[in-house]
Order: sequence, then C-alpha cells, then structure tokens
Amino acid sequence: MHDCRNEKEDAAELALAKLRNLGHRITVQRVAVVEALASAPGHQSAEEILVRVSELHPSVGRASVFRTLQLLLRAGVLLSSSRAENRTTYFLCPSGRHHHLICTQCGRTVAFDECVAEDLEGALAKRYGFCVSGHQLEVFGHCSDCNAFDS
Amino acid sequence: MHDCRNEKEDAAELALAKLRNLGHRITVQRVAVVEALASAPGHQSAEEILVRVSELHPSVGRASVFRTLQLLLRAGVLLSSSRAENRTTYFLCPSGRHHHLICTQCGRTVAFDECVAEDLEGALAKRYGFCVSGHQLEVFGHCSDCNAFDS
DNA sequence: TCCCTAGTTGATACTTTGTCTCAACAGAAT
DNA sequence: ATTCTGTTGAGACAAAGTATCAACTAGGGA
Ligand SMILES: [Mn+2]
Ligand SMILES: [Mn+2]
Ligand SMILES: [Zn+2]
Ligand SMILES: [Zn+2]
Repeated sequence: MHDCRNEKEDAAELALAKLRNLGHRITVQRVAVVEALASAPGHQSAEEILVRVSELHPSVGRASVFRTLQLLLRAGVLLSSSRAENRTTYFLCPSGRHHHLICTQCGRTVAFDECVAEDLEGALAKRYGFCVSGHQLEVFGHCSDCNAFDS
Repeated sequence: MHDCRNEKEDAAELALAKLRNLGHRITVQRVAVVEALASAPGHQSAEEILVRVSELHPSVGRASVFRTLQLLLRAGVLLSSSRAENRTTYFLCPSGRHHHLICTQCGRTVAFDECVAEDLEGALAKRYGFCVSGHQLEVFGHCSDCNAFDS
C-alpha cells in the first residue's frame, strides 16, 4: 500500500532521528521546520518554509529556520536546488538521493527514480577517503513547452 | 598532447559560439565574463568573476555580469553549485556535464570524471519530452579531514 | 557604408536571501 | 539546586541577485 501521508511522516521522523543521532537536540523549532518541510509536496523556498512555520509557531525566529535548514543539509537528509523552479528550493530526502529533470528556461522540474550512481558511491568513497551520505543528479534541458517557443 | 591553456580557450570559444548560435549578440561585456571564467582554474563566485572582469574592463556593470551568467546557465555551457566551496560558484563547462564530490561540512570539492548518466539522458528525453543539454551529479559526504574531527 | 532597430547596457535603487552577534534560555548532567 | 553547553530570538548587517529605464550598439539589410 502506497500512502503519501505516511511517506511524509516517515521522512520527518527519519530527519529528526538523524539529528538526534548526530547529537543535536530536538527542539520545538527544529520540529516545526521539519514538519513544515513535510507538510507540503515537492520543493519549497526558505521563505515558504518560514511562512509555514510561522503559522503554527509565530515565535520561531527567522535565524532558527535558516540554521535548521543548514543543519539538515549537513546531516544529509535535506537537499536543495538553485535551478529547480528557478529559485533555491529545499526538500526533505532522508535517503539523501534524489534525481531531477530541470528546464533551464522556465524552471519546470520533474523528479525521476532511476539511480545510476549507487555503485559509483563506493568507488568514490574508497578513492577519495570520503564518507558518502548521498547524491543529487540534475539533468538539464528544455521542456516540451519551452522547446515549442524558441529558436 | 594535453594543454590546459588550450582547453580553457576552447571552453571560452565554445561558450561564445553557443550564445551566437542561439541568436544572442556577442558583446565585449559577454566576452569579458566568459574570459574571466576561463582565466582561472576551478570554480569562482559571482563576486570573483566581477572583480576579474573589472580588472580589464572597469566599465562593465554588475548587472551585466549576472545577466551573462544567467544566459550561459540557460545555454547549458555554464554550471553552478551552491554547496561546493560552501557558496555559489560558477564554472564553464561546454559539455554541460560535470561531477563533484562535496564535503557537506567544510565545502571541500573534488571533481571526478566517471559519467554514469549519459545513457539515462536519452531515456529521460524520450519519456518526458525534454531536450536534454547536460547534467550535474553532486555526491555528498564528509571528507577525510572532517571525518577525523566529528562524532 | 550607412541605417535601422531589436537587443543590450550601466547606474543605481531595491528586494531577497542568508549571516552574525549576543544576551537570554533550556536541557542534560552532576 | 547548580552548572554547563547547545540553542534561541531580535534585529543589525552583508551578500546575492533583480528591476528600471534612458542611452547605446551589434549586426542584418538597404
Ligand atoms: Mn524533487
Ligand atoms: Mn568542478
Ligand atoms: Zn520549460
Ligand atoms: Zn570536509
């Protein structure tokens, strides 16, 4: 059974668990940011997240939102793209692996599931001494709409 | 024979040729930005590019630099990363295909050559009606230095 | 070669996005 | 209770990017 609601809840819980495991405290502010991220489908800008957090927790400061986003990014459970939707957007991704098709003209963004980099991760880890936590593949081009109208 | 100088010059010429092919005018300002990008190895921030452009062409405005970066991004000959080096950086990439290993802690960035997505591009193009121009793969993790000092 | 014009530009004000500082606060440990 | 350390909000600040618009120019056609 596939249930988006549960998927989102899982993502939120996994993100918080990851913070906890890294030794960070689970505060109401951090929970609020994670829930804001999980409360909407797709990508959100920092501003959208801030607004959403403020709805339920008006006292949460702007700096805390940015600090939490940074923390989640570093923890590998949040990804961001500055090309998708033509602005910087954030989205929870507990697996740390995500793949997009992005129209460089209008910003239209499509997610796809094929993961071609999992094998590669191990090789890179060994070669460069990195401890790999995830990856993001962005494929660029023009969408069908934008193709129709350009040179 | 491998010659970095020539590689860079090629990158610059290919980028300008691409703009020309798309019907954009080749102005001294655009040439200046492309040459600034080609004049240094690796990634540069918008500010660094602006400074470099100003050295030879002090009259070029800040807006033109940003406008040209945007144009090159859309043309598929420039890539950017907001995680590499822990700030947004730009780099000429005429092929439109680039791959990085990025430390989410300190921003250390390593380029690698394995390209695992070329086959995928065709499939995605067909499935979603996109005209694919390139891709960028970012693999995230902790570098050896950052691994040594954390929990 | 000269015109014409759509595309481009510089200056600068402005918005958006993200960071810094620091005193106050809150959990956890003792 | 006391201490300790991580976290917070406010708001000043800085960086990054955009909008406006009159002036200018690249480049195709006469
Ligand atoms: Mn997505
Ligand atoms: Mn690179
Ligand atoms: Zn499009
Ligand atoms: Zn590092």
